[in-house]
Amino acid sequence: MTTTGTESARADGEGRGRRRGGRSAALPSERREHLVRLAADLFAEKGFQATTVRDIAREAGILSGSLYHHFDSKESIVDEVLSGFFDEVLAAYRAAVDRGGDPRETIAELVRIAFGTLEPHRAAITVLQNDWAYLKGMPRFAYLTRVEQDVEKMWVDTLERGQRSGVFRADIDARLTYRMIRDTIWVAVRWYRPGGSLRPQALADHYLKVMFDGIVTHS
Amino acid sequence: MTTTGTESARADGEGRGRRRGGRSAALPSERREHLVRLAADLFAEKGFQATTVRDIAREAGILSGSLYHHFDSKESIVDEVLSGFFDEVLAAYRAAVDRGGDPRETIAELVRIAFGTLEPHRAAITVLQNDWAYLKGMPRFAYLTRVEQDVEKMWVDTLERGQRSGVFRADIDARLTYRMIRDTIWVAVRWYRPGGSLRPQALADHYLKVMFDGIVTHS
Amino acid sequence: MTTTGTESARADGEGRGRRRGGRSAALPSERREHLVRLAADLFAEKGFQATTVRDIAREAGILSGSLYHHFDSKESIVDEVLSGFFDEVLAAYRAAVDRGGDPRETIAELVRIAFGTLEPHRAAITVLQNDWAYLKGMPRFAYLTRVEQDVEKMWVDTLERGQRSGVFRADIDARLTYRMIRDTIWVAVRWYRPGGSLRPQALADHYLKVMFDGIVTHS
Amino acid sequence: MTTTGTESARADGEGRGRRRGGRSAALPSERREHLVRLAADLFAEKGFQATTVRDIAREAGILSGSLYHHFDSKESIVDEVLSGFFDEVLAAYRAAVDRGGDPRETIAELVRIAFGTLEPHRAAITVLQNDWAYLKGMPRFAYLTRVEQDVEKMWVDTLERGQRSGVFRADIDARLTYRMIRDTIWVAVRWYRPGGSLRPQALADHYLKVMFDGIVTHS
DNA sequence: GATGAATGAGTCTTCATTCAT
DNA sequence: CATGAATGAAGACTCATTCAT
Repeated sequence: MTTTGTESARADGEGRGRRRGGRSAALPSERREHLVRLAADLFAEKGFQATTVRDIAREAGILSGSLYHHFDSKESIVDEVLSGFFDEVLAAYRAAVDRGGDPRETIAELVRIAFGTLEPHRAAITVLQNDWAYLKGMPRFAYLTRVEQDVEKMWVDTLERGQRSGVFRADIDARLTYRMIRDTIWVAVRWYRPGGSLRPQALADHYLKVMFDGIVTHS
Repeated sequence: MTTTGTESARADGEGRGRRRGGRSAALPSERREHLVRLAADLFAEKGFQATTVRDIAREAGILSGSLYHHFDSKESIVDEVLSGFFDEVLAAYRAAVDRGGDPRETIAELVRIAFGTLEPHRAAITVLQNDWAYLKGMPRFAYLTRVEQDVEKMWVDTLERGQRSGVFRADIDARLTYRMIRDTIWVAVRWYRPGGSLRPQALADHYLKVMFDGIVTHS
Repeated sequence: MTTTGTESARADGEGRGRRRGGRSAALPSERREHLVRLAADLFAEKGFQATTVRDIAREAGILSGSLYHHFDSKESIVDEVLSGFFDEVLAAYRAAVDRGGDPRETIAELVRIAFGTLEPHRAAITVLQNDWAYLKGMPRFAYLTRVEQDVEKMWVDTLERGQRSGVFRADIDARLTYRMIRDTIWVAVRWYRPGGSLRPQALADHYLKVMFDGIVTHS
Repeated sequence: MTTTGTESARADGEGRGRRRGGRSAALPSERREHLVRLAADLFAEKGFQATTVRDIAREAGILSGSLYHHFDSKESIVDEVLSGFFDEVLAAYRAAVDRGGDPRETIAELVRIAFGTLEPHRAAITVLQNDWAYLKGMPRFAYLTRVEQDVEKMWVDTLERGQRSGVFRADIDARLTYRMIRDTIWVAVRWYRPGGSLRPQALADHYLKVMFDGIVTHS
């Protein structure tokens, strides 16, 4: 269990039990996970709203009504997509930060983690990019905002620690810098093509180089 | 400029249907421009698809059908929003590049122009960020892709010129770097609040500092 | 004045005065007649319902609202088209019948009159053919049914007179025969092209030949 | 037969979307056929355009949206009505013509077939009469024109064969005559009342009498 | 006479969702 | 588990008509 997802807002004490009034099982059967993956790709490709429940069903080779045996709404499908992503990235971030050590190395680690999600969570990140404005307006997805704040805190703390220890310039704004880093990384999902010549870790290295030392030559 | 825009808006000759050069937006009346601005804000706030034609009309204090006296479709409204933005930014970019001079200064200029659009074209940029995936799938908005390529060429050319002249590091990928710069700037629209303490040009300066010299201290 | 048209149902005693509550002038100005002709052609080409008031206005080079200075409704435009046709054809029929004489010659005369309307009243006849079902459902056009009955009576009377006098076969049904003749003539409007090689009177002659003597050779 | 029909109905795979031969109507279920019949009657009575999708649904006792479970558009409903008619009449015509034999008898057969459709395909013929102008303007119904030409060829060929063999007068125009016959028969749908005293075959006999031998008495 | 802006009722269509079988 | 039929609310758009200027 993690701190994200719909269930985190309720204390149902049931572990991996049933959500939303005992309707749709959260138990990840293989079938279910497969459907979530299909849906995620469609959401990423066409946007959440533009993807119909029929699109998803067709992709799965069933009728739209049958989807409701697995999920109780279209929303609960994205929810599963997004919380899956957040569960993983949050855990990895937390581990990196908790390891402590050189702030420069911690930031590098966070950057690598972020770039590392580009491939396995491509769809989730894309949805987050494109449908954020729409989703954040729904009570169900209020947790997105909460998670975002937690993440921001981790980065900003590390950056400021680096500034205090003199490894990062003091004349930059930590929060501003974090936002730029975050955006730059995840927005890459828009043009990054998995399986292309550019591996995420090569991207990370390129980015770290630029971020740490700038694009200007230093004699 | 009008290198952007699309083919059809108000196909019938009723009302203000004449188009400049037969290409892009119709003759702008004050009323029309006002409506475009209202719509742009709604599109930015809720997304293009989630914004109904009734939302726009309600905001304008008229009935939804009445909107069709001014525009022939919801699409043609976004079109006007987007091409207005592109016309302006393209012209500014072109002027900066044509002025020639030191690549570092040209890039700085481009960055300042980009940040400078954040305030007046906040809505257009937001729409572009959030609804890009949806819009680019429509034939009408094929020009978006074309314009994007033109812009990319201007930046990449300038960056490479700087690399050849030794002012920029040779070990970075110009296209990759451009994309990161572009995304970083425009994605800022997501958290940038006009009228806040951070003026766009302060942002630009901050960003230039980081981009040129990195976040690491250099003795 | 005739027995057709909207005014025939009211006794306004005003001659060519104003119809429908004194709104729209029935006075045929040249402009007005021109507009009616434009509208008639559009109605014929696309059907009454499919022709919008904007189509008509555009054809006339004005805006749709401006049409309402000439007519008080779209219906009143078709009304003018149709009653113009009926006024003329009814008068001609009546004259032919009143002339009396050989029933065979009278029928031939009626046939020629009918074919003769094909060119000048092409549009009206087309509308009648295509939109009859729709128009007859409207109280305003109840007179269409009345006129049809008057016409039928004239033909049937003449045919029966011919049967009694032995010039027409007694073993055919007069009403049935009339309907076939009528339909055959007016439905020709669907393929008859004015200005083509087939003049209406040649058509009439062809038809009379077939109708009187059949298509089978008689030794 | 299925030489008629069009391309798309129920593009999505949901529900009964498979089409016979990939061309024309979708798999007919009883429900579907019932709905088509209801719609056909309404189209005939009020015209295609004047019949709303709600009219059809109300007649079927469902909501208008539910119709889209069976058909993908209002157009595809008429399409089914019309191609059902054409499939049948074309096949019957073809069989009669292929049987060869005396041209006079073949023509008589064609006439009887045509009159025979009056009762079972009353609605389709009415729609064809009234909405032809509107429908032929739509790409989807281009096949109507093609079928019409095929039919014309069959009749004209037979008539000309009869002229060459001396059974039909040489001084009539075969195409013109065909058109008159066709129109006369099908336009009868306008006044023919099924279940009335006049059976279609009695009509056919009456018509054959007139057509073959004319209405004039021959000593 | 004409314009331009607006109305308001209505059109076809879409879609998430439900539920009996 | 899945189907097939249906719901119901909403969406974009159309169009005859009105009216102040």
